[in-house]
Amino acid sequence: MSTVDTAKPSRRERRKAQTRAALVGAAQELLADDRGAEVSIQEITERADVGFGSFYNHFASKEALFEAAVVRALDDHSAWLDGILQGEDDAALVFATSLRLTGRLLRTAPTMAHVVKNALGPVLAAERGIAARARRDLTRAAEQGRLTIEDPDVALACTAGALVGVIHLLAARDDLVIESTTDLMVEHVLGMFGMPRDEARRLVSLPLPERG
Amino acid sequence: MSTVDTAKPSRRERRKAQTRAALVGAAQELLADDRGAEVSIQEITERADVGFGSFYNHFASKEALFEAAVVRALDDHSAWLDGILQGEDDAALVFATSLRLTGRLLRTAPTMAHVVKNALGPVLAAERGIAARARRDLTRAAEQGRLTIEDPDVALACTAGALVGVIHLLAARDDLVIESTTDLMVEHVLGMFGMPRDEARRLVSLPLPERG
DNA sequence: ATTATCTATAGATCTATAGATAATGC
DNA sequence: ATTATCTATAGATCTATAGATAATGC
Repeated sequence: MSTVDTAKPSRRERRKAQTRAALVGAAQELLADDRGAEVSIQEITERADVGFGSFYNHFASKEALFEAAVVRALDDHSAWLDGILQGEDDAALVFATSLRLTGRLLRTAPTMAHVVKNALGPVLAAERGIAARARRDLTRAAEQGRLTIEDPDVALACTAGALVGVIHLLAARDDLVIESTTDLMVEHVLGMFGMPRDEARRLVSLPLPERG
Repeated sequence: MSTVDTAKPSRRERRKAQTRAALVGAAQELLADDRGAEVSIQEITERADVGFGSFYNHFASKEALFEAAVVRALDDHSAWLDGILQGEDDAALVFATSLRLTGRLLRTAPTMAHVVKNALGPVLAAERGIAARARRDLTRAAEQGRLTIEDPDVALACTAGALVGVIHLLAARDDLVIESTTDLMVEHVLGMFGMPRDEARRLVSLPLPERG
C-alpha cells in the first residue's frame, strides 16, 4: 500500500511537474506585482519560459492557476512555520512568533508577502492552511488563559487584517523598518486579546528562531 | 470672488456632471462585485446607461475612472461621519463610533463596504479623506490620554486592516450578525491601543447616532 | 507508441477614435 | 454655433484549439 502513491514518478511525470511548478512560480511573481491578476496568459508563459499552449495542459483558466498559486504560497509558508515552532507549548508565544515571522516576509520573501497582501479574502475563507493554523493557535492560547477571545473567527479576521494592513503600509513606505514595525503590530494584536502590555512587549522582544 | 467658482453651472454642465456621476456610480457598483476591476468599458457604460464613446469625454482610461470611484466613495462616507459626530469632544468615542458605523456599511451601504474592502492599499496611502480622519481621531485620543499609540500610521494600518478583515469575514458568512460582530471588532481594536476592556465594552454598547 | 510541449492561428473580445446626431446657448 | 453624446468600426489584444515537433517509455 505504501508504494501506491509515492512510487517512482517517471521522468515524464517529473518534467510535467516542473512545467507546472514554473507556471505556478511565474503566477506568484506576477501576483506580487502592482497589476495583480491583470496579466495575459501569454505573459505568464513567457515569464515561466514555457510554450503558450502548454498552459492548457495544466490549467483550464487563468483563475485556476492563480488560485493554485495562492494556495501553494500560503501552504508553503504555513509548513515552514510548523517546522520552526514544533514542540513549543506556549500557544501565545507560537501565535506571536508566527505573526512576527509572517510580517518579516516582506524582507525574507517579498513575493509571498505580496501574495498574502493581495489575497486577504481567500486566506480568511480557507479551511486549512495558514488561517486554520492561526485559528488553532489563538484557540489554544485562550484555553491556556493567555489570551481572551470571544469568537475565534472574528479574532482571526482582526489579526489577519492588521497584518495585511501593515504589509500594505510597509510596501508603500520605505522609511519604516520592517522588523520593528511588524513587532509593534504584533504587540498591538496581543493587546487586542487582552494580554498585558508588558508581557506583550516581552514576547515581541524575544530573539526569533533562525530560518531553517 | 465668491461667485467665480460656484456661479450657475449651465444646464449643459449639469447634464455633463450627470453623465459623469452615472459612470462613477456604475463603477462603484461593479467594483463591489466579485470580479472587482475586471470589467470592460462597455459593461460600465451599459450599466451607467450611457453611450460607449461618452466614456472618453470624462475619463482617459478605466483605471482613472476606478480611482475616481474609490476616492469618491470614501470621501462621501468620511463627510457623512463628520456630520454625525461633529461637536463630540471625546476623540476615543469619535474613533469608536466611526469604526462601528463603518463596519455597519455592509448593511447600510453594501456597495461602499465592498469598495472599502477591495481598496485597502489606496485607502491607507491617501493623505486626505477617511484615513486622515481616523489618524486625526487616533492622535487626539492619545493626547487626551484615552489611548496609547506609538506610531499613528501603524495604528491606522492595524485598525483599517482589522476592519477590512471583518468585512471580508462578514461578506463570506451570513450566519454572523453584522452589528455585534462589528462591535466585537471595535472592542478588540480599542484594546489594541491599551483601553481597559470594561471601558471598551461600554463604548461599543452605547446607542449609535441615527442616520441623517 | 505514447504523451507533453511547442508554434501558429481562428475567433472573440476590448479599446480608442472618427463621424453623425441631438441638445444647449446665444 | 457650440458642445456633449451616441453609433459604428478599425486595429490591437487575448483566449482557446488544432496540428506539428520533441522527448520519454517499453
